[in-house]
Amino acid sequence: MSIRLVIADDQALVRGALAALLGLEPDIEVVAELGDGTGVADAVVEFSADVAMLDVEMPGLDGISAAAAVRKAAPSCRVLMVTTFGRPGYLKRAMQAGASGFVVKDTPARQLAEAVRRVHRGLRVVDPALAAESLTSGDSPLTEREAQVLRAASDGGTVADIAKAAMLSEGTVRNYLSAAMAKTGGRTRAEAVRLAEDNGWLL
Amino acid sequence: MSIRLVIADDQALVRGALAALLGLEPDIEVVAELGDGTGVADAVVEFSADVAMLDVEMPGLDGISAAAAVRKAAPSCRVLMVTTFGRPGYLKRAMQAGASGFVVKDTPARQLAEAVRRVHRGLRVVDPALAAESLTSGDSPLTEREAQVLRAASDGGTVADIAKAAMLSEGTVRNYLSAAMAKTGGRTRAEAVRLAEDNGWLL
DNA sequence: CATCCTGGATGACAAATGTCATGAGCGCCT
DNA sequence: AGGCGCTCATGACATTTGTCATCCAGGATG
Repeated sequence: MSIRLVIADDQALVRGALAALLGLEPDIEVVAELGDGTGVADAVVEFSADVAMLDVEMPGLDGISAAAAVRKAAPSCRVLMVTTFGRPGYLKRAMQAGASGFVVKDTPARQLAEAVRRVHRGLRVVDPALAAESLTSGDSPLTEREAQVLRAASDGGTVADIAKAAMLSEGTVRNYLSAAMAKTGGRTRAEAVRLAEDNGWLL
Repeated sequence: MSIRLVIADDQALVRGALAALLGLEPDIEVVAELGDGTGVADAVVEFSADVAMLDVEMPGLDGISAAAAVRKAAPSCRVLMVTTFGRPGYLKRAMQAGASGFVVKDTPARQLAEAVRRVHRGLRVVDPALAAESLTSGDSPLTEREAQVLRAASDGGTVADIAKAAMLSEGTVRNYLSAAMAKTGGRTRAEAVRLAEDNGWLL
């Protein structure tokens, strides 16, 4: 009885390659490949998948939200997150969303099939280095608004732009930016954005 | 007589998966896998490879420089660039560095093996959409110094930080930033950085 | 030699940004 | 009820940015 696997990753080449790699395993069967997060839960139900392998960064519905959707729609299906960036915050959020495993894209390929099997067996799979880092770099200190303002600031617009996007007064935006800079330790707006992104605090 | 292929990509999972995918093809043989650009030229010579598949974004030596190194060390070996980001500037630079093909990571997986074969046959392979975009968005308008200052600015430091990194006076840095903003069309420093990055003007 | 051009620097000025204190409204917790 | 934290807002202020004119040293070029 082989493991029925659904794969979601926005890069077609990577997605296809992962499918090919895992399809070689005798005990794994890739039953669906998706390019974004929106259809994952449906696909899991439709193909009665055992494991869903999700990328965190995806257009449309992001991987963490997709993980939550899968857990809700099919509680028996385990979720394994695969991501490019080892952002500490991602790990924690993914776990809270019900994921069973979390691996970074630069772990050896051999371990991937094994990770799928462990997750399927009900075990948890976490990159040890990342787990340690995740513990030291606690939860996001940012409030929802602060994160939202930082996101709006991340493409380099002026305070006026951000204010318009967030429907706030300019003064308020500067206050939130100031608070965010204090909490992240950044000395400029741009640095704060970078630090928050690196920690996975912007979702 | 199968095609001897070298693969370089910094994400181990992707690298392994690509190797597995292409290794399935009867006429392709993966003879080496590298995690960065530094050893690529040597590997190509050592294994007398026919085609080198290189990621643009890599630690150490970047893919474009690696491509040039390969062409120099083994002119008979063709280079196929594979990248996550479809930056117009990357394409042009890669071609100038002697690459024969350029594909984005979200092209269908089926086409990859075909791209390798075409490149091996001496043909050029270029994503048509990207080629068009590349033509419209001419060369980088930035001078070397402007690009350097933008790079130094890209992690969000203050003018003082940039000045120290670039060994320039603060006033000069602001002049270059101002010029770069005018040329990129950005209205803030951060926006200029983003625009230049999106166009592949920062290497 | 005179001249032009380029990279780098300076100084001044207006606008944008970062900081702080302050206040009001709201929900949540004890 | 009272206190606490988050949200949103003002206003004032010191810095930092972005803009511009200008200047200077040194190649290149005539």
